[in-house]
Amino acid sequence: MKPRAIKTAVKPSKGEETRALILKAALQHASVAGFEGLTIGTLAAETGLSKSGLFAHFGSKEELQIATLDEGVRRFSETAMMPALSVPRGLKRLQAMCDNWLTWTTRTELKGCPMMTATQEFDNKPGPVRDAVVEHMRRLHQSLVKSVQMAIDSSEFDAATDADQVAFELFGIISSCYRSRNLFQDTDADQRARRAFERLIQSCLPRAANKAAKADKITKAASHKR
Amino acid sequence: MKPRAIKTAVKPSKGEETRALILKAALQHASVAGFEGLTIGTLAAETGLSKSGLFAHFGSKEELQIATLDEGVRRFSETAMMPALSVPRGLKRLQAMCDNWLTWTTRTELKGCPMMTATQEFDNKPGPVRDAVVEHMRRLHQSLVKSVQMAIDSSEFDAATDADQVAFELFGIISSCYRSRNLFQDTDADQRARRAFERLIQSCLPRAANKAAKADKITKAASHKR
DNA sequence: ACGATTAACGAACGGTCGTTCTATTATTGG
DNA sequence: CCAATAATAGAACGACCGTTCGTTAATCGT
Repeated sequence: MKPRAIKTAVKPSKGEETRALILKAALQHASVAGFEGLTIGTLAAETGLSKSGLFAHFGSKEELQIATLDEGVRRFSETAMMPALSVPRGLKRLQAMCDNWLTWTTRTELKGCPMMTATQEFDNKPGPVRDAVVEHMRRLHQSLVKSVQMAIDSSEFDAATDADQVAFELFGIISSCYRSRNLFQDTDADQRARRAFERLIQSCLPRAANKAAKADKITKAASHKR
Repeated sequence: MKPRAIKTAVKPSKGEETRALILKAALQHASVAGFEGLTIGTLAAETGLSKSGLFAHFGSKEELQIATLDEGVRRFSETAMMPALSVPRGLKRLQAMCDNWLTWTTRTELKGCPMMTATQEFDNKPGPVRDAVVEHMRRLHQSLVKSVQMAIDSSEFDAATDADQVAFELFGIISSCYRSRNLFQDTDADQRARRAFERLIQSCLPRAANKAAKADKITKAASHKR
């Protein structure tokens, strides 16, 4: 049906095979120590290759970082996003996305979310890696916005819902969840995140009371400015 | 024996003076390139000291990182938290805290929030630095919880409000704001964050009465406060 | 099966890292 | 003002960094 340029598994040449192996180890490492913490030597030792042998696959450390980031995004897409596409459009799919997003790191046996790590590491460091991060995150943000928009289109969310705003807040919830999990070792982090989702979703539902509250807010804001 | 632990504003000895200068530069650097990106050599060049001269102030890179983190927390406290303490307890103070939290980096001319950076960098890396980060962040979280609790005590928030949950979500909003600002260069990030605050606060307001009464109470509360 | 191509190795390079030592200069208390 | 002490400099260290290069081994198309 859709002859997309998928790199099919018909021909995993030796080079591509080891490259995949390297990236697996690199991703594992980056999800713990960050992308700047990636080291050719360490990675070579971990994979049983020589430094130069590993290096030849990428040509520079920067390229290795980008390739690792891409691999992380690929894994995220196939582990968290694509499965959600089989859920019917609308609120259900949005919830599936968020659920998968929360749990995908454990399902792929990563210690942290590579994308979040990369974001924090490169958000102020210009260069090709940063550019790649921005592009990936923008795409992810757009995916979220689209899913929210579908919930609006299906009238599950109020028509006045600001999809961008909801995506912004969803990102925040995920961030907070990862922090609680990893930094505080909080086993309730997932539950907190789900409660936050619930609260956010509630505020987006089409409700007369909700609309009334919004109208009140607007009035309040207007009187403030005078 | 070193009587260094005594903070005396009247006695800025030469050593403490240069130490403060180093930490200022270190914090600046860490807020952009992270704490692992801190380098004795670079920092020495920036401050005009020799590597060994700078090194002597800390004894190890790890200590430098911790000292820099502490300095960041100190600056955060005096720039963002302490001013909020002059605002009367309750919702107002909570809002002041969040507002100050959002804007403190620009007010201290930092490119990013050192605490957030440190959190991402060390949340999976055991060691003394991580321990320091955990302690600082736990304290910050507790400050937030306490402020939320005050809003509950003053009946501005519903008695059933989960203060921990609110703090969790506040952290998320701030995270998302920083990301939008730094990664996406989104000038609307602050506004999005404030809207998210508003939504969160709305959901915490006393909801004992029915929906119509709720809207009424909002109006009353607003007019009472102004 | 062979020749061409690709993958991987090993050694080496210049740099920079954090750290240690010794020596020299500033600062300070009595 | 002078000794005691603190602050800084300078050179050197081994380790590791990313990278280059020439060579060897493995893989692949035909």
